[in-house]
Amino acid sequence: MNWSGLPPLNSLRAFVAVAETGSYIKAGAVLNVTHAAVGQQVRTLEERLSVSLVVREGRGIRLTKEGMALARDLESGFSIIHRGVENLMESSVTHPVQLSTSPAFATEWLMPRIQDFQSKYPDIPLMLNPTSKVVELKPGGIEIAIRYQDKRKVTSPVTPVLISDMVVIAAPSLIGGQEINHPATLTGLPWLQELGTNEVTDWFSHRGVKLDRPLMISQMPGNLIMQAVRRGDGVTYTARAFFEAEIQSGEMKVLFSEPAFGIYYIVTSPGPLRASVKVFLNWLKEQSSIDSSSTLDS
Amino acid sequence: MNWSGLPPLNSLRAFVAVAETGSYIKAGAVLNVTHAAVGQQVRTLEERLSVSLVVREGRGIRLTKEGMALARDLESGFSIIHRGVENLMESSVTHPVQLSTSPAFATEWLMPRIQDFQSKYPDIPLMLNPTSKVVELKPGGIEIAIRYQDKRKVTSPVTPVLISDMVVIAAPSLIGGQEINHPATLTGLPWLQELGTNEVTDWFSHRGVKLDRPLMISQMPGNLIMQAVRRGDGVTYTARAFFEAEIQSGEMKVLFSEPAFGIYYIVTSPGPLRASVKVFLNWLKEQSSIDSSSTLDS
DNA sequence: TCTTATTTGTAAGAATATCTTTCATATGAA
DNA sequence: TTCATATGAAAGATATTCTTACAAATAAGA
Repeated sequence: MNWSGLPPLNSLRAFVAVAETGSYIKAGAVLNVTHAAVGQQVRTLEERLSVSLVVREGRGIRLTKEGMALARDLESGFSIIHRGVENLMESSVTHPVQLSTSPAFATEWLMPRIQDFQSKYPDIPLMLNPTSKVVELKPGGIEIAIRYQDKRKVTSPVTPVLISDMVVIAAPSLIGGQEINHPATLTGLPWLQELGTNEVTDWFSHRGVKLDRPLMISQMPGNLIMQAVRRGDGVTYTARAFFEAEIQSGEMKVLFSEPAFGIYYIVTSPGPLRASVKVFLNWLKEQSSIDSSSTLDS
Repeated sequence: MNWSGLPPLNSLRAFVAVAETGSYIKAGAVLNVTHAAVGQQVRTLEERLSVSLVVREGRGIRLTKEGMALARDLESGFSIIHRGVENLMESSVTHPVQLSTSPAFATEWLMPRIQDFQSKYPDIPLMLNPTSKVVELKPGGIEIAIRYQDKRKVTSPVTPVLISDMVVIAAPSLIGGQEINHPATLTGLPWLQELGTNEVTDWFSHRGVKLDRPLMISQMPGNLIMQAVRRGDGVTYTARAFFEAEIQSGEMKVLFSEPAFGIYYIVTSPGPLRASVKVFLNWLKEQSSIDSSSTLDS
């Protein structure tokens, strides 16, 4: 394309608006400018092309023969451009919001709330990718991820979704009558740990326990851990928020707790976010603040 | 057309240039701006559309899927616009220059010179409209007229083509041995006058002659008058320049003369002038100045 | 591995384009 | 004529767009 041959695009647009409306004032209204601005643009175009496009007629205007021919071409060109942009927006709207979280967070925090989102925004489809892997956020791929870090590791300011006590938790049936006074007491119990992580050994070292024999650790996806722990199959280290109800009711027992230690925060892909992604983000923050306030209430 | 839905046209153009060249630097070169300007425009577009169109890849860039789709549509839209503008310019170039002069001026001044124009600019066709009527200059119609006024009536500054003595002139054969001392002497001769004008009676009243009986006036187109006067069919009032050669050679005789009294000047249609019209105008002025200088020489 | 050349990314201020305001001019209708 | 309506023109205000200057990332070559 030889761009140097084209007159200023804004003047072409102004001229098309004049051709469509048949009036500078109406064209100005369509373009959200004054009649004078439209007139200047058209004059610029005429001078640039050295052709009269619009002539005054009585108290209105009329297009010249050349003006009509040009307007016809420009209209079809602009309408193709317009359609191209609209296609893009269209596909962008119906394209699902691509979200990645850990399996545990997905089942314990997100799933119970997701119905609320879908009832509020039935037109925005969601695509959830529950994985403990840290997936790369890039345009065209995952757009939002909710990541976990303990508070010691958070350096730059982040947007948290959930700040929770981190607890070592088990079903009372597993513990039985045992006295649990010290972390070291737990080395003999069966542990459940998220696939591909080292949460459990990290916790022991954080608590200063030196492991002299190997732990019994079953690795599995986070959502399965939650079920298994509830069944009494083992102990795990997780966010208190995921078991709040069971803790209250006594169905689950907290063995150790680190206050406000775990932070689930939002990460978004670089570049501009689609409108539907922004809507989801706002909803996420809203849910998060409801959480916090209800926590304050209790 | 709903213009409010369209992103800034300049940002669309920048994006197309990037899509075509595959690089900000090259796109900048094509658009005669810096790479930074292009980058800013593309970013503006992405933000406006809330879609990533271009992603960085290594030390270059790559279009996203959406970017490619949009670029395709935009390119076709812009190329239609481009073609529309080119069609217009094309037709504007080949369209003949529309010129109106009086028949006398056309035959006596313009025709002898027109060959020079056509040899210099063979691609610019001329359409000559020789008429004594004052035709309206309007876009799409006559673009240049050469008009006559005597110097008393010229008020606003004009662009003259020819400033000439105005003479009452006749062939020696018509006069014979008669002594012509006073304008009144001429009332008995046959006069030739441009159709639709009053030059002759105007001249008599200008010279203070009260006409007590009707003049013998034959009305005819200016070019025929010139021939008829040369044949000796009558007297006429015209520009000396039209008969310069015959006066020098004694073939025609000047009876009365008013120095630098007649002014032929250029009028152009309102609005912008086409390139070919401007070329013709420049040629006209050039011819005019050659005239003046040769007059000064003599 | 370290440098170098190349390209994109960012931000501040300069340059340019665009718009509004105001008044003037032209025209058709009452 | 006078009024209502529309375009035209010019000056100053506003907004956009661009350049400059530097930073960051990366691939190729020493």
